[in-house]
Amino acid sequence: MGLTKTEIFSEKQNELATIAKVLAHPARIAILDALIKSKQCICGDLVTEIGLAQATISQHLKELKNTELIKGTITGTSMCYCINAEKWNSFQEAFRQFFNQLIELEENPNQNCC
Amino acid sequence: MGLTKTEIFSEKQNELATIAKVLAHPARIAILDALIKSKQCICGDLVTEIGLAQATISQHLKELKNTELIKGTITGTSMCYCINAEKWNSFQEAFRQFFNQLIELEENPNQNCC
DNA sequence: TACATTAATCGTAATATTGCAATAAATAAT
DNA sequence: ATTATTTATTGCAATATTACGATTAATGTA
Repeated sequence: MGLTKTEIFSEKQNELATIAKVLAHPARIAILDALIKSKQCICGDLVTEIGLAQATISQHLKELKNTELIKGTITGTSMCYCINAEKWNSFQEAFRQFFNQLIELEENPNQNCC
Repeated sequence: MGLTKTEIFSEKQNELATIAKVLAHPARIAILDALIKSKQCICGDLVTEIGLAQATISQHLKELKNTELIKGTITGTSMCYCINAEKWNSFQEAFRQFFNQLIELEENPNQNCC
């Protein structure tokens, strides 16, 4: 056990869950915040910015790279990271679509139950 | 180790990560989808709708209830679940705010690096 | 070439998550 | 009162995640 039964869910459900998963850790949110705030690529100092070990940050960056939410390029001896705007927008759209599914109707305010 | 260092992140970062976490499993997305699609409360048949054991569904429902994203009321021998619209909207707003942080400027298209 | 700097990877420990069978609890029906 | 139905809880096994020290790889510098 302990293994998610991906096959019983729709592609969209699995997709949204995967997107949510990468945002489900404050360190990754912090990394994204830092990349946004800097308004450009960040080369290097992500480790000092956030208070985690270099190996840990590297691991989180890897997960962010896996979803393509960030891009990285090599500049000399250090790495430069920045937001991948296209993916960013598509993630935003996925959440927007999901949340917009709930349309509250005046005529049907769920008063029958909860 | 293996314990998230909550204290080094901002409240907002931790909050968004927590919200994302509850959406980070396809079963919970599927439960929410079912509750939305039914356009009213669902009493009972969530277990048959989704193909997981009753204990597993109950556990996912508990997590959704913990974040108050869903509400449950007892009707006789069965439970009725429905979306908590206020929380739903506040979650949507949290994601909207996060994603809207990235404002792409024509003058600064990040061409310097990535 | 030798040394420094930077980021990725490996190995490992601690903790969390997922899933389910079995059981418990609570109400409805007979 | 007994039995059936429904949901929550418990206990457990398998897997995943988080974190970090140590090491490796790769490039820049003295």
